[in-house]
Amino acid sequence: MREVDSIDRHIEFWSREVADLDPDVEGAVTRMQMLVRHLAHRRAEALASYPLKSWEYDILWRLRSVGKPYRMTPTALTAGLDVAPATLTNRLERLEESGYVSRTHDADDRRKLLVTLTAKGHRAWEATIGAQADAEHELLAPLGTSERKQLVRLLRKLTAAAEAGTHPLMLVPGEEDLAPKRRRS
Amino acid sequence: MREVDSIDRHIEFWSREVADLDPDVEGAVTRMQMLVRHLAHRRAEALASYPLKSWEYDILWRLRSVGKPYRMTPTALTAGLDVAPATLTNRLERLEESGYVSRTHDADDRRKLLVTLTAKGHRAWEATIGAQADAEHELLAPLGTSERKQLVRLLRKLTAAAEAGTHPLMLVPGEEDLAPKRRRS
DNA sequence: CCCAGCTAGTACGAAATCGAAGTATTCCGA
DNA sequence: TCGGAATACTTCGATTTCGTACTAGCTGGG
Repeated sequence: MREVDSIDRHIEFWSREVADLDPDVEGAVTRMQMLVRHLAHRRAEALASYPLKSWEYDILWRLRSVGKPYRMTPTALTAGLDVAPATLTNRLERLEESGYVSRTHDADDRRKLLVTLTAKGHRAWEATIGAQADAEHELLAPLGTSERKQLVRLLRKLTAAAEAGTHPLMLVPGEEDLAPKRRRS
Repeated sequence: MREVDSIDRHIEFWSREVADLDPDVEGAVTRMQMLVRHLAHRRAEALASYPLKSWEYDILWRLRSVGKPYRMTPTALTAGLDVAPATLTNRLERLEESGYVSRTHDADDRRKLLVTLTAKGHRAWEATIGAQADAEHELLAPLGTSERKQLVRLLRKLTAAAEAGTHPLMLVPGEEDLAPKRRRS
């Protein structure tokens, strides 16, 4: 009496269409994609009540997540954002006009720009974080504590392997510029 | 002697920044996001060897995945694509110019358009599917058979719950227009 | 039968994004 | 120390995407 979702139904149909399909691989990958997309939609809905657009939240969050003094270079920001450098210039311009961030030149290396979260930017982010966290918790709600740990254990195996060959999947404060000279994906 | 990835390191830092953080929820959600993003990059790299852009592959795949006669309406295509209707019109226009799809009006309901995969479109898709599948398998490679089944089981609990309240996360042939009248997210 | 109210897709102008070239600054090997 | 290569970001023009208004076609109550 196993529960069945739309991905099961899709795979059942799809496995008759193509020969060499691994239902477990397809099932895991597709579900992760759908869950991430679903979460993105929920987070966007939650953000609609606030004056922050989704891309604004993303940038503010990254600045917040590196800890005091909430400051990063545009290049570091671009890494996790999947946008062209020119796009980021444009977005930072608008964020500065809105008063959420300030931009100053790095005294040590004047090519660099330092994007800093302002008090207003901090407040704006803080106001939305609750709703964002709720969406994440709601997604994980069906699993009990031990199941969540089990899921994390399995996912960690995948992320550890994925970042073994390349740069880390996530930027961690204190590791900003330790990255080996490697082609960006 | 547990393995540690960049997400662990991020969460360790982050949990000192904000008080009410659930490491398991954050760990699961973040890893899924990173894995999906990583896979998207790999698939894009794989596609670079072919004449198909990523968005072209997506549309062709959807047409292929509904089975014969590989035909859908633009509205059905939009559902899984997260793009504005106007964008799809533009993309289908270009796909038709490239000869990958054809557009005809539905005889039963002349408002509707029927987008059909051409033989050329079929071949183009077929040529790339192998590389795409490889990327998925590579992502799941670290897990053994029983672990994969375990992962699928856990993820299914999440997807089943996520789509319980709303429309299915995935479109399955034969369920195209059974959707209840519900606000699109 | 008929027209108000849907639904499906398109046209159009505005805005965001991108790739590529450009500018300023730093690095590094001879 | 000097100059070419590398780095960091911006500018610019072209492309893509989007929101909104629009047209065409269907549908159901009176």
